[in-house]
Amino acid sequence: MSEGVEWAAHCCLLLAWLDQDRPVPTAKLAAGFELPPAYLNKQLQALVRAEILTSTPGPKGGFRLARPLSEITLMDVVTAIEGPEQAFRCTEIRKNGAGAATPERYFAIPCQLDLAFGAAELAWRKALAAQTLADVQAAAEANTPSLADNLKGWYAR
Amino acid sequence: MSEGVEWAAHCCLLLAWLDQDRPVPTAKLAAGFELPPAYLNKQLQALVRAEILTSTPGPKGGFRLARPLSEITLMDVVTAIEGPEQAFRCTEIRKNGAGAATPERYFAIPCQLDLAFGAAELAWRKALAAQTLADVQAAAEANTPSLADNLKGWYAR
DNA sequence: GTCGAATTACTCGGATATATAATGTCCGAGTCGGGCAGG
DNA sequence: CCTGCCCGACTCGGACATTATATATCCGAGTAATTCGAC
Repeated sequence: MSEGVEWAAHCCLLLAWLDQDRPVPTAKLAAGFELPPAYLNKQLQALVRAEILTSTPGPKGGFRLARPLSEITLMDVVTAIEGPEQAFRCTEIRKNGAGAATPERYFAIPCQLDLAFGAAELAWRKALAAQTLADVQAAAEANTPSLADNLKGWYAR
Repeated sequence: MSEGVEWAAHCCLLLAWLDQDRPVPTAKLAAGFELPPAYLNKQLQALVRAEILTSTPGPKGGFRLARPLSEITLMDVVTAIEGPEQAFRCTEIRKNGAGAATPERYFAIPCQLDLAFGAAELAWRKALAAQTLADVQAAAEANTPSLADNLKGWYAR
């Protein structure tokens, strides 16, 4: 999986912790994680297209959350960065070679291999959709309550 | 995910359906699915390293199943082709930038984002491990019982 | 006719190219804030 | 001193390189069957 997913999720969490009334520019987010600013910007654009963030141009512009963390699931983030298509793509090789010489009715039912992998991937997607970024935020704060203040202090520089 | 997973799984199923006492060479398997022989061979080598297939060199050589389909899970096939590492790799960017200026104790607990994605991936792996290739084979034969004979006929040419 | 050894053809296995996608960089369009001149 | 306009700087957004990975190919090492000759 692309590492952009990790970057995007962390940035969403950070935006919530900072809780600024003003948007946060890419440069600040990138500095906070030591990431290449221009490339991070690309990932953030994907989040904007997915309506997870909103962007505002011009001076004092930047990105902010489009909705609270409780309404952003891990599935949303993955779909925004990786796209909607399945990881396992059935190319129907069963119909090639030997398959080309078999009657059509053999392929009336879908590829059972595709179904099996599809079922597993569905379990993955459900697990991702069941967890919101608010859950992750809460879990982190349970152990380190002062985390938000600590971050605010650093970004205020 | 690499398409080699699809190829590998189909080849295992085919080897079971053909049920030959002799090994089946790469060239035949590749012809049966219209796949590039040399590259398919590479994937089959990975299955040998994972001890899913056994290979025998020389004339009349080729590949055969190392154990019955009921003892080969989809997880086994994925691990053999894709490797054992997780799809989501946490690179601990929380420790960079702003993180470098925070006390060590903040990182006593693992990255909660990694845990959340890890839980989802575990669900995926469990779903894969719960399905054997024998299950897939049975599902296919339930709808097309004559499938095995049909394939044997084609490969006998 | 039978046994044995050399030969030959066939197989896997890994080293070597190519294509595609992920990663990283750069520059332009747009917009807001601040400064400056005029009233 | 207040108001309006102009200029400049800062931001996102997408077009353009570069690197890593997946895909595809080729050739050599090894093995077993086969053939040929000798006994």
